[in-house]
Amino acid sequence: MIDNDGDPGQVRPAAVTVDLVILTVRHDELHVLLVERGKEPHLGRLALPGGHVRENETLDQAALRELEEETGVNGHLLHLEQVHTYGDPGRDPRGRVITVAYLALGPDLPVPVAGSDAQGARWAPVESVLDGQMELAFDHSTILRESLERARSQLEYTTVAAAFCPEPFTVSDLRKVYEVVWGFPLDPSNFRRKVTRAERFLEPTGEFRAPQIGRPAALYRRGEARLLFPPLLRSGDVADAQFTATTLR
Amino acid sequence: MIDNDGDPGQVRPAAVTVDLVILTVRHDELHVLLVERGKEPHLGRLALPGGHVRENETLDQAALRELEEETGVNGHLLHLEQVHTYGDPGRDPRGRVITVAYLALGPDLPVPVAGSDAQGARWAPVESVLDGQMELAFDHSTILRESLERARSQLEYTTVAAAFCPEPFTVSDLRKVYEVVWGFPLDPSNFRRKVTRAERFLEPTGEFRAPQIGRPAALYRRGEARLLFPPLLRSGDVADAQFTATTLR
DNA sequence: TTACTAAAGGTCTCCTTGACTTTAACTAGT
DNA sequence: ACTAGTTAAAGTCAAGGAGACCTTTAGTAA
Repeated sequence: MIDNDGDPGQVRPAAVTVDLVILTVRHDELHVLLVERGKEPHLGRLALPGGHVRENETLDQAALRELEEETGVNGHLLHLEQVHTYGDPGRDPRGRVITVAYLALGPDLPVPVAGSDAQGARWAPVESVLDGQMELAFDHSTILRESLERARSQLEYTTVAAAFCPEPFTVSDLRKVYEVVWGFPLDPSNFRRKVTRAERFLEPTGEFRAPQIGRPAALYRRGEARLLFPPLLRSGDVADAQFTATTLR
Repeated sequence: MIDNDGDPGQVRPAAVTVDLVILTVRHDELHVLLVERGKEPHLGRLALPGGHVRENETLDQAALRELEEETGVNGHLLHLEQVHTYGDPGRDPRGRVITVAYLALGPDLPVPVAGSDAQGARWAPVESVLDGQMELAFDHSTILRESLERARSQLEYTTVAAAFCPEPFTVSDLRKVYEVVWGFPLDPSNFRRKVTRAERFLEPTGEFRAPQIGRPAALYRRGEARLLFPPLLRSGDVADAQFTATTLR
């Protein structure tokens, strides 16, 4: 609200950008799309893809446009949602920049297209970024960490995991997603029971796919449900993380 | 990220504000704090309290400051969290305004202080705003609706409900919060069993409070837990709402 | 055929949940 | 002082979900 002001000297307009945390599963590992910065500040550093919000577009449209520019994929095919907004005064040395972070989840996407305006876009294993080895530009490490946690909890209560799987997919494909994103193995039998019982999560195609070896697996498409009931909880692990996440800055 | 630009003509800085959805329970009804606008546009209309983010403060700090200005309450005593950011090009006729919405939950707060810069701040029953009778300024009806839904689901997975209760409080006080926010009654016995079993949700004081009539109730304080495990699910009701919420704009 | 592998389904026990009942502690009215 | 009324708190019970584990099925490779 641009109201009850009184301090016109204290407020100054800011640049508004969107940053994208684009996650995918490749080779049984969670990857994030990063671009190499082609200019100062942080020249040469890796960063999340993103860019300015244009004059006549909504934030969601800006995120969708950037997503398509960076991946070459029609953004409507991926899951895309706003996560959090970052606006610390010091986060960009050039001035006040507010960035709205979006989380995008998709199946094993093509290697980033040339021709995008991103310098050398590439997939990086999320683990290698978060274990402190690689520091991203600006506050992008924080954005990635917090968005990943959002993704992890989204898997508990929603059906977004299916967004990672190219259709049609098997129950094992879906389980792999959960295991890779959460970072620990699940019991195949119990997992199957839960996801197949959940209403409108999976829609059987009637077809089968033979793996390299072993019994052929039934194929499914994404159902209409967006919320998962009952949810697929991570149980005890939650209790550990809860003191690290919830403080204001 | 203020990067990969190329279109300096297409980007223009925007005003950045925070808007607050301050909820409280009074007289067994959910209320939201609204202010009457003292200038155009939407002069005289009711709106969410909020204001500009200043030069050297974070978004969280701005929200905290506005919260204290509007309620006169030390914001650190309330639950405050960022919810969503709204930035449609047309949402403010004066130009591009990006607003970061914050959700604040607190116990029955004092009637809004005079001396704040808000013209006639007041508590309004949430229901009366959302049933379409009263249209708020700008897109504030949308912000309120979406923030309320966030609050409702927060009650399922976190311990924020206790933020509505002035300490010390009884299990019935807490149940009332759930009933008022969710909008339907809960079984007192089963509710008690769940919240008292959840680890570190409630911390008994050992004291009791006698109601007007009936058996005295044990008193509790908020425990340290921020996440609620196991969660307190709304069950079936979730399935209904799920198709209305999750689309990009 | 046999060995191996992954998918799919079943078993069993424990725990949570929801619906409901019972007991406890207090107040107000007669 | 007894009874009715009211809220808190605890208990009961059947149904269902979850975790751990086993069995069967349907394919491939030697």
